Amino acid sequence: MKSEISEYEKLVYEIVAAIPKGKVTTYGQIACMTGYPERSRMVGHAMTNAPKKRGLPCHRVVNHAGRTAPGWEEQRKLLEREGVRFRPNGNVDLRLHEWDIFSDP
DNA sequence: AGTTTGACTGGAG
DNA sequence: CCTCCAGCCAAAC
Repeated sequence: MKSEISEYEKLVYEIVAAIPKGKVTTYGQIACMTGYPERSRMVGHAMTNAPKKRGLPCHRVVNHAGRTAPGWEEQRKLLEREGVRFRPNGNVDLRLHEWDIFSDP
């Protein structure tokens, strides 16, 4: 049998890959786009399972508080390179960088 | 098969 | 925005 990635995870990867540069989004927003707004946790698991070869900008995915992923401080540096501004408390300024699907070209 | 854990969220303090 | 509590869901033990 084939070790194929679940359809749900594949869908998550497509959405994450569609995040514009310099923007971020929350797990809940992604979960909602997949059709399961209650499965935000599964999105996080999908990121853990996320293959590194996809060029997947998973660093653009943060939690509802704008907090970067635990155990991955490098994410902050990657976002700063994208042009994202961080607050002194170490959180992304969601007010400025939260992905607006309606602004997607 | 039941318990615990986790890249979560929303409400309350 | 921070912390604590409750809810939700899948994977790990």
